Amino acid sequence: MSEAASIGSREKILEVAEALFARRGFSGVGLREVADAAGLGKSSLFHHFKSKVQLYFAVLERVMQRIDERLQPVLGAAGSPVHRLDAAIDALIDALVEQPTSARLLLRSLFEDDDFASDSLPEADPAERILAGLIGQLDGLLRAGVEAGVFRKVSTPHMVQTLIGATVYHFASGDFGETLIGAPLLSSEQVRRRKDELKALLHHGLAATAPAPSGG
Amino acid sequence: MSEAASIGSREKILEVAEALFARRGFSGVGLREVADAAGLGKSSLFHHFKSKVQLYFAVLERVMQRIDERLQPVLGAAGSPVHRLDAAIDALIDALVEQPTSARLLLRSLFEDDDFASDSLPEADPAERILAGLIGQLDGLLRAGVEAGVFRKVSTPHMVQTLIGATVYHFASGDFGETLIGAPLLSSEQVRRRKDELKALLHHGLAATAPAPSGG
DNA sequence: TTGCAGACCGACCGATCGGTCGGGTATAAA
DNA sequence: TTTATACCCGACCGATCGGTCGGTCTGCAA
Repeated sequence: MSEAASIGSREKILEVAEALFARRGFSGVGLREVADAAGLGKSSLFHHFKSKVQLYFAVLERVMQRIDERLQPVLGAAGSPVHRLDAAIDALIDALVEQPTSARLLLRSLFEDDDFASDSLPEADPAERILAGLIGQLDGLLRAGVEAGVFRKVSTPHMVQTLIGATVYHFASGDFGETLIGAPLLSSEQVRRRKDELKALLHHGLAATAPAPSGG
Repeated sequence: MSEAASIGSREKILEVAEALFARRGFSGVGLREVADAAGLGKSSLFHHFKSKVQLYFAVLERVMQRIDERLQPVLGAAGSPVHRLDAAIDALIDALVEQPTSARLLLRSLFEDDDFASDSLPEADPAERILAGLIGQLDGLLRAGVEAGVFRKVSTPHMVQTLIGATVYHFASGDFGETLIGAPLLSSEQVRRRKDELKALLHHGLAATAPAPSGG
């Protein structure tokens, strides 16, 4: 059982650490707390991860990977830019909802990078690489739509920012968002609503031609 | 000069604390660091603020007030919903740009509320009250546009979330955003660009232009 | 001149931080 | 049985945390 327990412990640590980091941020979480939540002694954490920073980036990488797995097939698929963008939004939101702590962790990571000068930390690389890849593909998708004349001539990086805000921020907004919406953000109804609202906004807001939906 | 110095010190503390909290979050900042940056001894902080939490919420309240002062005249003015929304976006972005740390602090505050169960902390009230007021007015503006038939029948709370994401998140995204955009987010060119892109998206995406299927 | 209050500070407090160390236990190969 | 390895732990380390305490300095009012 040693091997199974080992894998189980490592996963368990990543699991509880993800929740804690998402809730209180890197500095707000103590390793003692992580260990307790994982049902281990604090020293045991260092058997699986050599430092708090490494644990943090391992958690971040795992989150990125899960999102990447969801988005990759969609981004790689063929189809019109409109259809692919819709599918990407659905997939991203599905990924964020499936693991509710992801959104917060992801958004926090964009700020907390400054916290420990992530540029110089080699542990940060894998997660950043996945993120950069996703962003690049998303930007490429938008660019393709613009060049094909399907989308308006928007600034695709700005559009990417708007998309991140509309998805990651929304599902990271916690109590504030729930109060504003007036219902649990993760309820299937509100998730569907979010997808529909966003896709509709983009459908109208990105369309290169005056809307004439009835024709087709 | 005692009184002037006192006021000066208090402001100085708020100023440096705002920058630090924005950069590293509540838990990531030590009071020693704040005191040093303000040119004071650590004990002196407690002469002006009775605890770290109170200092944090004082900082947050100040940020909210500055944004409120910028937005209030715009939100209260008369005019068509389209024009008022455009003006609100300009004003909000101006406010976020004028005090570059505001965006991050604001966005962080939505998460870090969970950190210390802000519901029960009386210090949090003023800031939350201002925020709630602004959100309410923004939602009302959108609702008015929808009811007037100028905007599509969108979910106004969801639209508010999208707006926050497109403004606050964007200017809080730091290095990530700059890398994505490829230029300083706060440069006058990129600020103007952000406003234009967002207003264009909304102009196309919110317009209630009856598709008039009979026409085409 | 005295008294008082606001501003400020050094020294200190208990608690907690990330991390180390030495050792204990179980399994599996030799 | 011995050896190696993975896993786990209690005790401990120096540093730092938020916060307190007693006291100094300054300007002002009486």
